Amino acid sequence: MKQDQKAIRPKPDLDFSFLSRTPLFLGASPEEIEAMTACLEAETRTYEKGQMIYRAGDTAAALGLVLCGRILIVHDDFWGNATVMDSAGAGQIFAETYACTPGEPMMVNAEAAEDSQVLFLNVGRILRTCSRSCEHHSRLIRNLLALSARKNLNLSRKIFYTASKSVRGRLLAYLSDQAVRNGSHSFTIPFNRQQLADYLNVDRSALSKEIGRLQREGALKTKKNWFEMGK
Amino acid sequence: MKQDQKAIRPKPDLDFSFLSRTPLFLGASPEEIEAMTACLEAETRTYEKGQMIYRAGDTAAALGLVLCGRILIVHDDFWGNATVMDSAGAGQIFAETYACTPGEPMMVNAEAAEDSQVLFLNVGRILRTCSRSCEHHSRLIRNLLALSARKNLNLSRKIFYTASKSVRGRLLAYLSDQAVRNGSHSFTIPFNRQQLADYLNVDRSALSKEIGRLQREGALKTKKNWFEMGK
DNA sequence: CCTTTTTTGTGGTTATGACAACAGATTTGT
DNA sequence: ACAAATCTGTTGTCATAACCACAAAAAAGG
Repeated sequence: MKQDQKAIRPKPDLDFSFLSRTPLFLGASPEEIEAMTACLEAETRTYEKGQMIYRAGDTAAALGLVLCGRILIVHDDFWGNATVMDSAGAGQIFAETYACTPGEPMMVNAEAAEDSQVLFLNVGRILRTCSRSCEHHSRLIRNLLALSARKNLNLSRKIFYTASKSVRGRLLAYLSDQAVRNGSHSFTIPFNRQQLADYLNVDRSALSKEIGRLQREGALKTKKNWFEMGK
Repeated sequence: MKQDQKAIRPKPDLDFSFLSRTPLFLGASPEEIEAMTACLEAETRTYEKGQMIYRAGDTAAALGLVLCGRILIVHDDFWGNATVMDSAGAGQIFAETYACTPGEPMMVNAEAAEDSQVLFLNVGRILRTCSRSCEHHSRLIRNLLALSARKNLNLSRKIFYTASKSVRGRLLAYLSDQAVRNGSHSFTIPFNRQQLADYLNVDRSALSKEIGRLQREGALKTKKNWFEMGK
C-alpha cells in the first residue's frame, strides 16, 4: 500500500509524450498510452525527500514509474544495516518484480531520495486477463519482460563481483568487467568510493588501500570515478 | 551456439503432455503447444554428463527447457574458481535471461550435470513480432515474465543473505528467512554444509564453527539439513 | 556386517579486512 | 574568494574468518 502521499493528481496532468520515451512504454505512441492508463488504473502521487513509498512486508500490486526525482530501493537487515540495492530515476520503474509476482511480500523499502513524483500502474490486471482484450497490452508485457531480464543480469553481475572473498578480487572483477563492457581500458564508473565499496560489500578504506596498491603496481590508473586498466 | 550435441531428434518425439505441465507452458494445452513449436523453432538435443551446452561469451538466441537430466549454470572467474549459480531439472528452463536480451554475451556456462535432453526454443522471434500473429504467444510471454520475476527474487535473496560481513550474520539472515518462508521455526534446507557455505560465500569450517556456537547458545538446533530456530 | 567414501565438527595459525581516527584534497555554497 | 562540507587516501589496531589438518560421524556400497 502507498503511504504518506501528499496529493493525488488527476490523470489529465500526465505527459504521455514523456511516457512514450520510457523503456516501459517503448514503441507505444502517446495516444496509445493514454488509452492504456484506464486499464492500468494509473495514479500519480508525489513524495517528499525521505518519504517511504513501499515498506518491506508490503505486497505491491502496482509498479512505480518515476516521473521526476529519484527512488532508492533499500534493504534493511535485522540489525538496521541498510544496503542500497538499486535506484530509479526519471523514466525508470521499480517494484515491477513484486507487481509481477502477486502476493509476494517485499524484502525492500522504496523511498524517495529527493522530492519525487511517481506514476503507479497496476500491471497485475493485464497479466491475469487475456492480452487480446486491449491491443497494446502485449507490447507492454514484452517491454516488462525485457526490463525484468535486464534487471536479472544486473543482479547476477553484482553476485559475480562479490563472489571473490578478497577486496582485490572483487575490485578487479568489477573493473575488468567494466572495461570489457565499455570496450575500452579507459572508462568512468557511476559510483564514488563509498558507493563502490557498498556495492562490492567491502569497507571503503580497505577499498582505497587496494586501489592505491594496484596503482603502485602499475596495474591501474584512476582519478575520481575515472579508471584506466593496465593491459 | 549449441555445442557437442550428439543427435538431433525430430519434433514428433516431443511429449506435449509433459510440456503442458511445465511452468513455461502452464495453461496451454498439449495441442496448443504442438502448434507453437514451429514458431519457436523447437529443437531437441541430447548431452552427456559434463558436456558444455552454452559457453560464457556465447550469445544465446534460444532458451533451454530441460526434458530430462539436470543442467548446471556455472560462473568461472578470472582465476578459475567456479561458482554454481543455478541448476535446472526436468521441466525447468535456463538461459532465458539471455534469450530475452538479444546480443548480450553470457557470463556463465551451462553444462550437463548428468546425461540430459534439452529442448531449445527461440523465443526471440516471438518477442520481436506482434503477439497477435499466433494466439498462444501471449500466454507464453506472460509465463516467461512470471519466471523471470521469480528468478529475480531468488537472486535478490542471495544478495541479502550475503550482505552481512560476518558468517553469523549471513547464516542468521538465511535461516531466519527460511523460517519465515516456511511459516515455522522448524524446517529443512536444500543444502548440505558445503553447499550452504558456497551459497553464503563463506568457508565451510567457519560455517560449522558458527553453527556449533549458535547451538551452544541455545539459539538453534540442527541435525543434517534440518533446523529449528529458537524464538 | 564390514569397508570405503563422504560429510561434518574442532582446533590451531595466519593473513586479511573491518573499524576508527585523521589529514589532505576536492567540491559546494554563499 | 572564503568557509564549510564532502570525499579520498593513509595509518595502526584488533577481531574475524580463511586455510590447513585431522578425527568423529554418517552414508554408501558391497
